[in-house]
Amino acid sequence: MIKITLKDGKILEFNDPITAEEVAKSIGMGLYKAALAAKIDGQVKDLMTVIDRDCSLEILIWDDEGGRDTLRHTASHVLAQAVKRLYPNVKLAIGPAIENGFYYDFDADFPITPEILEKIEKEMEKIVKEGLRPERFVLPREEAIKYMKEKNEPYKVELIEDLPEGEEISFYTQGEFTDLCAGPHIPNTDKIKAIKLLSVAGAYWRGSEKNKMLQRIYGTAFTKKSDLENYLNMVEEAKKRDHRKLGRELELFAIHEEGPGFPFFYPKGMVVRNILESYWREVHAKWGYSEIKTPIILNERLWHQSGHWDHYKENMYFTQIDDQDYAVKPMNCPGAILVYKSQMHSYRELPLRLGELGLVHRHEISGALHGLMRVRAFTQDDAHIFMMPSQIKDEVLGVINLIDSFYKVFGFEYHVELSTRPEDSMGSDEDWENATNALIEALNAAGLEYKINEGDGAFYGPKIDFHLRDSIGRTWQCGTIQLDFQMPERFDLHYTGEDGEKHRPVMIHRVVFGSIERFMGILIEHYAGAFPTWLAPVQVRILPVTDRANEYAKGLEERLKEKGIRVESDLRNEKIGYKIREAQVQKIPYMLVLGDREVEAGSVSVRSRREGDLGQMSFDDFVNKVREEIDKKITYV
RNA sequence: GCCGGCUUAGCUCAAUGGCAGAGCAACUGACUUGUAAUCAGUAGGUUGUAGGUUCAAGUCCUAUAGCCGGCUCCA
Repeated sequence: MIKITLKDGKILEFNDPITAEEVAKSIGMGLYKAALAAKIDGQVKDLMTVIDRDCSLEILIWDDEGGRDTLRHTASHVLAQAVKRLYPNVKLAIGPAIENGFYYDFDADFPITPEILEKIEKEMEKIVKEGLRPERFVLPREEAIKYMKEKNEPYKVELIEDLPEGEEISFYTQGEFTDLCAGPHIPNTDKIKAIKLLSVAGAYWRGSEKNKMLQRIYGTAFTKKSDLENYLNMVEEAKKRDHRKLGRELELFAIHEEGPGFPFFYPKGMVVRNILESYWREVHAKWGYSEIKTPIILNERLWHQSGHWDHYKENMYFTQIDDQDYAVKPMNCPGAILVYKSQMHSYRELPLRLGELGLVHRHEISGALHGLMRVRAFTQDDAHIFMMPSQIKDEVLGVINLIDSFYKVFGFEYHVELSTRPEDSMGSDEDWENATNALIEALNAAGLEYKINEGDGAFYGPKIDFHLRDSIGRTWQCGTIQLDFQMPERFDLHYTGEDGEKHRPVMIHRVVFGSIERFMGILIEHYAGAFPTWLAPVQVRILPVTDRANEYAKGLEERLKEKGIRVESDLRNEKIGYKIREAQVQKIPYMLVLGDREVEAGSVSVRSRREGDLGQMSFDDFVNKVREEIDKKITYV
């Protein structure tokens, strides 16, 4: 007797071994039809899996992540199968499901063009309709290698060779196509009701630039045609939020061909930027930071001492002054260290928090540039905290809380990663271990979930990274907290302890926004250009209905300016509908429509970007409403 | 940096190898207008740049720059 416990706690009993698919059928035909995979004792498996012992079972459908991934994984095999049918000489690499679809990497000796993509997609649709059932089989290692060698699939051979000893080596066959694969797969390709190839991109074999670049085909698949349409519409909508497009349309910033990676901020962008910076200063003053400003260009000597020359030279710009070698700073830390070093410090002063809105330049490779998100010159909202070792945990915790409180103001969701020692780094293993453990301790104390990003730390220390999402779901590192035992050593920093002896301080390097540029890029996409009133470059636009109201409008404009509200008037000889449309398109939070009635009553008619016509109110009521929104930083998303 | 694609007026986009165009924006004029686009007119271009093929190149070829999507890398 086999006892199978379902999700709802119900227990089914069977006399003989049975497939998960059959169990689904016994529960109901609806579930059977919708079923894509099975979660057996917590593991996602094929529906074809034979259950021969007591276990828990959950039938996974489209709404389950495991169900979606399984369907898309099979879709990637359909893609590979189609490619093999059309171009038998193409070599197969890997093809997993990813967040919104799947990809498969191929080694083809010809470029896969959009036209070829269309042909492949047609073939895929055929395969889907053929209703192929993936069949799983297992081979011992040597036979598996032999099998893939015979099929002339060198990448598969390499994959098998690198599988750990004792690992089961499984294959899936659907129709004439067989692929090395851990699974799981859906029971029939005809469950894929909508499939679409999206793009081709280069991708290094096994993600290393030392290896050959393969061609990666991205696609997505759904169980319903309408879901695919919805998804494509969603992607279209997301593209409208692209900060590069909105930056141009709303005249916030631009990047010109003359300065790739060097953004220009236009007047409206500078309003947003200046507000962010003054808010930053206000908060940091409260949190016990003082502010410094260090030079952009400093003698090359300093960068040898800091270790940047050895570990960061590739990313730096250099110049000469009076026959001496100088470097443009890629980081603010050495400057801050010189400030620290210029005075004696007592343990009583620690932790010493030196903030700096520092403009840094980094030579990023051209392919990495991306709007404001990845540039070659950016301002870090940096701070260097010098402290005693005993203060590490509290300080890191403090910075975590500071970052969290900042992101909450903007309504951001974030995730946290812990980046550990990279290959190219300096310092002893012991220092690195201590530093990494200190960060873990702080993360645990803060109760934060985090994922480990192996080998992605700074060359001088491990770091906690805060990632924010852009409009199409890519995440960007913004805030970071880096713990550093190396720089204090290199620069021979010290403080006088309670015992009157010299001691070595520890440093934290940290940013909240990350870079003002990147943060603004995220902000623009997050709000789709419709900034909350406190950040909006123009908060109120006054729209007289006819030129009879122009004088009244100008008077109100002055009075609003006196209240510290950013206002402008549209006195052009245009219809009111036209003026409103334009203000709306420019995402200005409030419009004041002024005609004969308002002039007569000395009132204002208010139109909100978000809620439309709010009707007439007194000038004072309007000012109070807007001021409250600004002062409380009220955000409607 | 690598792979693929793209680049035409300020913006969005047209133009079989055969006279470079439209809409919006700008400017001028008329309309004095009530909650998302009034009408008419004017101006705007060495088709990213440099070569080449051709009687003829926006269109084909080569190189190059920038951009877009990825890979790699990172705030």
